[in-house]
Amino acid sequence: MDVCILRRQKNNLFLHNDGGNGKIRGIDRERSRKKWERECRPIGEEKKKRKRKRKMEKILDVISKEMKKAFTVAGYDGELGKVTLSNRPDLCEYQCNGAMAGAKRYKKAPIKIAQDVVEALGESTVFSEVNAVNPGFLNLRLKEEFVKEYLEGMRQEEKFGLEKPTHPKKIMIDYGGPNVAKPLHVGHLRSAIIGESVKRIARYAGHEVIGDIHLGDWGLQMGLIITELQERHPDLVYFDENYEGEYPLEAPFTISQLEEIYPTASGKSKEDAAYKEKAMDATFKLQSGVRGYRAIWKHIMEVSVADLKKNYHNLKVEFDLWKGESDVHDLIPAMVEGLKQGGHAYISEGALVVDVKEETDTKEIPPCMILKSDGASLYNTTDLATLCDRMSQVNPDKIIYVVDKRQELYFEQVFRCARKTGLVRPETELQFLGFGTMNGKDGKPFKTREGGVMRLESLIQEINEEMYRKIMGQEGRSMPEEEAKETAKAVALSALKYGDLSNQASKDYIFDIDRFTSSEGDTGPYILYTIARIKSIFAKYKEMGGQSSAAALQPASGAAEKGLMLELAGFNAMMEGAYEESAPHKVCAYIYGLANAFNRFYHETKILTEEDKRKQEGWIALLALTRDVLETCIDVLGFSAPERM
RNA sequence: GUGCGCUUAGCUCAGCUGGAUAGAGCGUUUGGCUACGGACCAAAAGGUCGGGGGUUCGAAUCCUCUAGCGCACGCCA
Repeated sequence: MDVCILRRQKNNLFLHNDGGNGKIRGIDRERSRKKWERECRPIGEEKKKRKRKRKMEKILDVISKEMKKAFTVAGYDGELGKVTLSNRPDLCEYQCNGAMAGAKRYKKAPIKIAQDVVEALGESTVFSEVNAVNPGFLNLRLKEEFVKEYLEGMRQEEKFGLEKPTHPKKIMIDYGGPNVAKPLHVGHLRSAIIGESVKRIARYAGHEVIGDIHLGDWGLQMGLIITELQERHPDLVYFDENYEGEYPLEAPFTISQLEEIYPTASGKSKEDAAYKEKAMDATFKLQSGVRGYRAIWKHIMEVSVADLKKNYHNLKVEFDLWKGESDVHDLIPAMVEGLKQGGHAYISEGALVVDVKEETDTKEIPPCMILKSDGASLYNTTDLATLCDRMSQVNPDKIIYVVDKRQELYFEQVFRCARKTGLVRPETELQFLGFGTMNGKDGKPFKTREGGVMRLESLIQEINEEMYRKIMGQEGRSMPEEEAKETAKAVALSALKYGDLSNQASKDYIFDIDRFTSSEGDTGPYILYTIARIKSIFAKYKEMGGQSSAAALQPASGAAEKGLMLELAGFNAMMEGAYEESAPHKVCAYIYGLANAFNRFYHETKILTEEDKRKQEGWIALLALTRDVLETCIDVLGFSAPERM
């Protein structure tokens, strides 16, 4: 069981996407081509317009440019003028440490260099304050007017100033990896949550992204289920070798029966060698195309995939491709033959392997096994075949595998093998994005109270109920039951996902339902609460006859307001970093900071009672921008905010 | 055995790729409701960044040694 948890299972056949085979590929290619033309190859008018448009640089780059100029004017290397966020907010908003870095080169005291730069800078439209401080820091504050203008630009940009990539990539993300006919459990949670977010971030960043669930639908577990079905209902037509008619359309079982059948069969096979033999035989028959077995397999697929879709949908996880191991089964013989022909694969200890060692290795890397000594295929085989399939069908620039980090070595072997043998073109990047284990409060892998593996549905139900209790427990804030349930679901999902994504993916983390569902601190509900608050102000503002939020922003009139504005200004740089590093936790950290900045501002500003209309409208515009940025961020994290909570 | 990863406040986690006094949240203590949503805000206490050595003007961050923990290391999926 454990092995199954950490392994994406694979096996293969058929496209079982809604309605089927082949179509998907066609649609996808069509769609991607159009998108490509639309987004990546602007022509004529559009191109000109784009050129004329001012490029929305990241605010740090704008400031750095100013500083670099000053360094150059003062006679130093401009590169020293790089500006970073301040780590001493009490002293400044941004800082530049270039004077210290250059001290040795110019054989000059850093403070002297810093002073030279201040002098060279002179009057600036960007900075309201530039101080040279011992031993050589340059402490910077920005002009309110400049910040306002920057945000004004950001507000008008489609993606708040996040630049489109110059060369958009076609990226496939392999995540989810559930097994057909087995219920989803907590071990599947991280791959789904992280993969979905990485997908959305990449898509938002302007790339073409395809999410593939990579079902485990072809292995021994299918043979086990079929065997058990046969034990129980030997007279089903599927097992009648002489039957030649059509098979029934209805599956002879339900999802809950299916979910009970697998563990039963698996248990039996461990104790009964003859039973296992039968299961292996059934697997073989299925794979070699016996009609009845294929028909019953199809039923298993339909029932199971429908259930999987429901569950993933509840998690707001949507796949573009529902491919699996079965889809590449037919590609294996030719691939293996190719590997042999190419001289890469050879027999070692009876098995067919490809060496993947490299000179620079600090440890012995075992060869990548292609076929077992009995000639059967294994994980590596289907993974490699899947790569072949992806290259020929999609030809991506990059494939990201969102998988348990314990499989790192295994994927290293597969990647190397694919490269060495030319299954993957050299330019295609293969990225292993390993995630850590979700642990319970005791620091050990998450289990039910009874010590078993927890089903995903149970976990979600538990967190939904907890959230519902919290909503109904609010004093003075009653809500119709229906709405409360819906709201609870939305907030619970934020709790679940934010709790996971706010940690670095590669690390293990502790799942703590009390902490995650709390609306205090660094949690999903806190973020949603902040958004609900903003929305509430808008609702009141509208009631009072206030107009939309199209008015101009005003320069900040206080520290909290400026703090909020500076947070907002960091959006594009943050998102770019989150994409480059496939790091959803950066988005979490950002919105937490943004929500804090907003709440601080909110508490010291009475917006609706403000007399000065221009000021008030400016604030409303600022709130709208804050709300939009927050909602964009939670959308890439994979959850959304209710109107009120 | 070999390799990889982790170790930061009582607990859960950040730390922008080498900068100033190492930051948050929870918990603890204290303040703030004539409420645009108190599911909030403000403040205090709490650390020899596992340990030693090194590089550097400057190290949680880079190098090295070391301890503890975790994981992975060719034929089931």
